[in-house]
Amino acid sequence: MLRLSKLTDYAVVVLVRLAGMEGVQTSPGIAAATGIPEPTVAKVLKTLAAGDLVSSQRGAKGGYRLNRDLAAIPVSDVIAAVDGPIALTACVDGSASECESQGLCPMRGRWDPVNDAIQSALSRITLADMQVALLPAFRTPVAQVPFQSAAE
Amino acid sequence: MLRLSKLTDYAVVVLVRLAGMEGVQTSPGIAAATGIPEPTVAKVLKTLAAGDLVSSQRGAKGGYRLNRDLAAIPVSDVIAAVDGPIALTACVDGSASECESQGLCPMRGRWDPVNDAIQSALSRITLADMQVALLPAFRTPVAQVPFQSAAE
DNA sequence: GTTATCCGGACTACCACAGTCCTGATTGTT
DNA sequence: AACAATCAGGACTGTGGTAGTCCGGATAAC
Ligand code: FES
Ligand code: FES
Repeated sequence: MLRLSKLTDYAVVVLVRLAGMEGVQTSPGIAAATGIPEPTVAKVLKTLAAGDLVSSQRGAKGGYRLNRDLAAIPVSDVIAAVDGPIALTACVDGSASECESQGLCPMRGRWDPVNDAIQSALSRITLADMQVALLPAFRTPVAQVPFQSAAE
Repeated sequence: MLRLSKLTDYAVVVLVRLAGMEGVQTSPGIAAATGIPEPTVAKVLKTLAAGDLVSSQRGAKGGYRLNRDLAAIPVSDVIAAVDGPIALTACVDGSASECESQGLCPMRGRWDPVNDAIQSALSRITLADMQVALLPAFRTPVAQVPFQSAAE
């Protein structure tokens, strides 16, 4: 189904939310703002921090802060940070010891151009593009700052 | 990891093999030629037949035959036939009832352009492109293999 | 010192995928 | 007519990754 993980979806939500504020933001705060459960938000943030997409400030008054502008974060970076490197098949480049019959398999490295095409397409779309996609024409501030009171 | 299923990989192998012969080919024959286990090959063939990529001839002397030329089969068609429609997230278009909080989620339909970009990139690459990638002039798989771990 | 927050991992439940197999239906061969 | 070969369509199970939660420890402000 060529599906990416929900964590990546959450990551985009969190990053966009993170970009909307100036100072650092805490995990519970983002969780409350986005409606995503707090533990999951914390997990996503930690993953993003490991991927150098966000910076963390420990201790009281701590939180997370966006490292780069949304326009400088392609979707491929988020996917790579959360889901790992983009590898359509087991035999693209990194993991070459997956196929049982490598010597006779006619697919050796065949998917590389396909994989690269996807990577290229994903690199061209930044989070800023996804952000503006949700603002139709009128500025509906409610749309970008939703509250999750109905979430149950 | 944005990985597609191994069945899709097998499907490409099978389709390329199917294009190399003139008449119909049986499941065991393709299995023997490709090294893929027979039951798996049969499953892939049945899936491809359901997707109208191959035609089947039942009974003795039966087998499978390619419907369209390799150049007319984009990779996206194979993926769609085997793995189902390309849907990066649960909320692209077809399945709109996946998100628990659709009304407040700021990602509603956000992935659509990303999904479309991938679909477009995949539509531009045909099986013929992947085929020529592996046949330089002769079948010398060792030439383009940097290092073979020879795990098997 | 206390409190709030992040860090790093372990842990479990679940679901899609991978692979196999079985019972019919169809068709050519003997 | 009987037989053999092949596809059709499903059911079935094991495995692996994902989703989500949780805990003890480190860090820094108050
Ligand atoms: S599928 Fe990767 S080498 Fe065969
Ligand atoms: S993630 Fe799909 S609508 Fe929220």
